[in-house]
Amino acid sequence: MKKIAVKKGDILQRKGEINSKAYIVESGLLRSYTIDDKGKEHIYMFGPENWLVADTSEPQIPCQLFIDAIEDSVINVTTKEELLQNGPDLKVLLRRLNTMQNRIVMLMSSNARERYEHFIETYPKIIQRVPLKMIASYLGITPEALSRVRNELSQK
Amino acid sequence: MKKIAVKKGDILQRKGEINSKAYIVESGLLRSYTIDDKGKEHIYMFGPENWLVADTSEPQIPCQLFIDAIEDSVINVTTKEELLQNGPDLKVLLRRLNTMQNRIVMLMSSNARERYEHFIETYPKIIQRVPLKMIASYLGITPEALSRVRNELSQK
DNA sequence: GTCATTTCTTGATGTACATCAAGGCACAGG
DNA sequence: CCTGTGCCTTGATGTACATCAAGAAATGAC
Repeated sequence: MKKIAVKKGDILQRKGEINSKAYIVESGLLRSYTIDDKGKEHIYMFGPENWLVADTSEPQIPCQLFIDAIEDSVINVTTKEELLQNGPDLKVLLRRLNTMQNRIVMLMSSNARERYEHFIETYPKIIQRVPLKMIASYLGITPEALSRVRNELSQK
Repeated sequence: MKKIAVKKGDILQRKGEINSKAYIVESGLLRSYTIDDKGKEHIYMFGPENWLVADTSEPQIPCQLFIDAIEDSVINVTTKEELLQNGPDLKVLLRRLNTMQNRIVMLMSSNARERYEHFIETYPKIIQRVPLKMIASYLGITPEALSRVRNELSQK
């Protein structure tokens, strides 16, 4: 487990690489995302302070996510194997699973406005720190759609 | 951990209940799902043989998912606490996380046809056992849309 | 401070999928 | 055997959001 400093924009992991690294954010902000066949970026997760960021693919499989830094960050780099051996934090794992469950339910049942409202309730800190187009990407909508949603909400 | 038999249609858990049960399917088929404010059902997960089915909310929080039986089933009922104490199967947990990751990426980047194609590749067994409208619900589309997708695919 | 780049917004148009409605099938129960 | 109920399909119409395009505003580089 070694500590590194990265600059905004630095890429830690690329989709398709065989890479069993896991990143624990000490300060700054990471993001993980895919790029689909049409070249569109989809943010899977933001990783602020204390967050664990990693692709959950099996270690020997090409990973599906890019990981990069949205802010200058200090990160502890470890491996999935190491995490597992040292008895992973079950609470963290379960909370993660629950976050994913909520996200899936939301993607299936909510429209753009509802997703955005849920996001600002759940991650009020994040929204200050990232460009809106990344929020849009996380929500699964376009920046234009997000802009119109925010417009509509500020009217009332 | 006790073993019970349930009939097709039996409801094991309702959204909003405080319930820390977890269900390990011995035979048959369960499903977990939500019903949104507009009354629409969204299937979160199918639970065939050997699957672990549970809401991942904290035990003391009202759960978000309904769980019921799609087929007559035999199920081992335990609790989340018990699962955690007995050292949960990490591989299973990680695989679960990976499944969720894939699902989220898919919901964000794929259209109806792509989702369906991915589903039949990934769960060829399930598709034989459940009505198409449940597949549609799992994919996040309407039965009508699924019907048209299948139509289109069978043309070629 | 100036220029270039990125981000955000607004409008016009397009489209994938939802919704609504109705008919045909299958099959489960009496 | 008949009948109801649930499932699947097909067509017509509606709509939320995407896409495309352009300009304004903010941010960063030198």
